[in-house]
Amino acid sequence: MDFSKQLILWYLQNKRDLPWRKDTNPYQIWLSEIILQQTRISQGIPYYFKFIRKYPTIFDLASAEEDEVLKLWQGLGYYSRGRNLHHTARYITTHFNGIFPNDFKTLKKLRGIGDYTASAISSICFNQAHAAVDGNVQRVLARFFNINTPVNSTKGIKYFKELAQELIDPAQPGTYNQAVMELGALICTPKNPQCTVCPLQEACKALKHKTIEIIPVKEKKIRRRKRFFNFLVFNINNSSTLLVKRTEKDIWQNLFQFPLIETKNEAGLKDIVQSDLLNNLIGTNEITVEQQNFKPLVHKLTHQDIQIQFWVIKTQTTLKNAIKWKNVINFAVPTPIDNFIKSYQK
DNA sequence: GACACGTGGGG
DNA sequence: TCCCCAAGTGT
Repeated sequence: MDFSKQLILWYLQNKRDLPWRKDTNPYQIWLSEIILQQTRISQGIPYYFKFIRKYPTIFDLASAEEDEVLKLWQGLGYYSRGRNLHHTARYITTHFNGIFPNDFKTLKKLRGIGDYTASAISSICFNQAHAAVDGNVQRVLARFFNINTPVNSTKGIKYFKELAQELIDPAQPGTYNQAVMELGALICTPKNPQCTVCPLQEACKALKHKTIEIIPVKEKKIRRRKRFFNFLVFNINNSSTLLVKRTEKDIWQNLFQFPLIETKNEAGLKDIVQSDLLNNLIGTNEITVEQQNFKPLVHKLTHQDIQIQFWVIKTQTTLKNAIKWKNVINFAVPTPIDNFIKSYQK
């Protein structure tokens, strides 16, 4: 029996009962695929339910404001996914009458839909034979054929795509794609793969050559830069505060935060009190500034190490654009800000 | 084409 | 603790 037949047989008996596997409605498949990009299923599932509940159709999503969509996306990370999801919902609504395009090429042109997602949607929803190649697929194929080409190199990406495309079962491409990914997620895992129960164990070359531990090969490691964020948490008459939107092309784009002073090194009270930002906001009015957390909070991102300091500014002054504390929960904020808000007692 | 973009869980 | 990584995409 060949690779895809064996795999599909195993898949049909072992697949998980996931919420987006109930039918092949392209809206729901699309939503699940976007949510699952670089994201664990357990982390994505609650968001999938939240979105389906609030936006049952693509029209509901298209009608929403971006701020509202980002609020629902809050905590999931990679926020461009949320922005692109919303953008594409509007695009499909206005250009295609809300009907999802059913071919790979058109799908791939949509914002937030790359080669993988276009393949996944076109195969699962429209039965087109496009191999969906994600990290799971690369790992399964690299091991099964014992290939040491780095999976994240240009050469590797091209190679594994072609290989997967050769192996696809054109009669059931969607099932095939999900079968490879499911095997990668449940059996052929990055660490401690369950080779003894793998349906492909007899023909697996990495198992035979004892290279399971070193394949797949990945090249280059990322380096983290350090940043220092000082958030000015205004507490105005114990009832209001200030939030501003992050509009620049940077992390957390279009999310809200407390007014920020970014410094080259760890800041002290003097740096804050003498800052232009604070003085422009507060003028000559009376304030008290308190350092909220004694030790900077370290928030680790993939490429950044952010040391965060919250400075509480108490004042009686009425500030422009102040927001009632009880309304703060309506704004999409980065996770460290959300954590602060939840723990902060006025 | 290399790099940036989040968060949380596991070893 | 720290590093890896998880259904990738955009620039």
